Amino acid sequence: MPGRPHSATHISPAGTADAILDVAERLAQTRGFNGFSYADIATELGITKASLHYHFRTKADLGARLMARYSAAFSVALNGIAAAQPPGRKRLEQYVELYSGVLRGDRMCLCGMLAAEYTTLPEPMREEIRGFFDLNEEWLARMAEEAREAGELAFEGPAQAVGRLILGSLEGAMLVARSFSDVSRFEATAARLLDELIPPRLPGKLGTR
Amino acid sequence: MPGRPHSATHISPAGTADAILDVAERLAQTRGFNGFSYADIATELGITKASLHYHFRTKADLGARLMARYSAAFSVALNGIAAAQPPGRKRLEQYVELYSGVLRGDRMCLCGMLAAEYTTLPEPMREEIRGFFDLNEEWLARMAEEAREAGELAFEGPAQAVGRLILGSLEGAMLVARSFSDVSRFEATAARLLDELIPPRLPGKLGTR
DNA sequence: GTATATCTACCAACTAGTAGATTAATTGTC
DNA sequence: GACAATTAATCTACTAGTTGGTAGATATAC
Repeated sequence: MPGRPHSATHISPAGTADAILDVAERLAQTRGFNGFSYADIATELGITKASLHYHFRTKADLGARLMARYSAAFSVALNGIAAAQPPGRKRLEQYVELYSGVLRGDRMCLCGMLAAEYTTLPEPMREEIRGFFDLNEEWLARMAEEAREAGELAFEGPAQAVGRLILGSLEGAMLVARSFSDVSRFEATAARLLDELIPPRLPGKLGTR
Repeated sequence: MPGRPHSATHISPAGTADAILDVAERLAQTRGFNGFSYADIATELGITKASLHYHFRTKADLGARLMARYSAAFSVALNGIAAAQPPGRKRLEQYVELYSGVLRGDRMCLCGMLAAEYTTLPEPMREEIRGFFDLNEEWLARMAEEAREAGELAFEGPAQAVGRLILGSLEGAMLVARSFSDVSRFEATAARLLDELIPPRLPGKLGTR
């Protein structure tokens, strides 16, 4: 096979397709999927639109593959957190840190962004959005359950509801905070949320931070 | 002045400008501000694009006036709730009901929607978005504070933080729930949020619903 | 007769997407 | 190791449709 990573003339030390996805991802997270065009990406990379279509036949195709990559990377990050930290609040704090990092780059969560444009997106992309939310809610529910068993979190009822509360709250807090270009606003709200889930008996209701 | 509400030939028993805003509002709440065009509105109302431009010189103008109207209506609703209900959880439940109603019409909160498109919007619209969030956060903080004084809510620290938590959480929960076309998902999450703010000593941690 | 509101007929810029030529690297064959 | 066939990746040049917006005519009401 004629090599994928060419030697010269071409831009890609790590593959043109990936370079395209990198730009598309940033644009989608800052301006939305309907907020950028093939021309935007092409100009930025110094290639032509036609070349983009070679790698991603349609914009819908680009979108679907973009989200698949994003979800996969997110999944790896979640597994990493669960592996590196014992059950407890710390895991959730690291989850929050994932969001803070995105926001610091003036971006929104990709799926949160696309959820707003949901009705205008092709079905394959919609499916990916729902999948992302499911993945996160389930992970959060599992972490919350284990944290409760470890006595670090206190809540009643199904852990699923707590997972949904955390996911929704973080997505929304992110959306609002970005309008004010104020990451600390997000961080404070996230900390407040975790504090609400803390056992009321112990030292104080306001947590470690 | 040649009358505003014409007699015949024209669409508007209540003013063409308002009819335009009604359609624009629905489209913005379902598809986003970048998700509809002047042609969409014109077709739906059976008038021409040029006529739209007569009432709203630019799309940015339309957007700004759309949000001003929305914020004003929301403000009236908030005053109504505060006037009709004594301090307490009930007020917050009615606030949540405002959101549920929007979601039932398959819409997103207008400002939540536009917050996602924030970076692509003209400055006047950005200002309106921030104003809407400020308005809501302040109202929620005031209601939370009064509810705490009435012993119906328990939280420590500034009420402002609680206002921000509630606003962010509801916007996010709305965003996620709409992706699943599941209003009950939103309602359950909202109820869960209020439950977390309930005094831990009393009857049970899970509230009245 | 004057202001309001609508229309027809444009426009330039941008949209995603296509056809087909060109370049360059890889591979199988001698 | 040279050579032709293949294939990957890019380009130029184009299309048809849409976008927000404008100029100017026409109608209608006061």
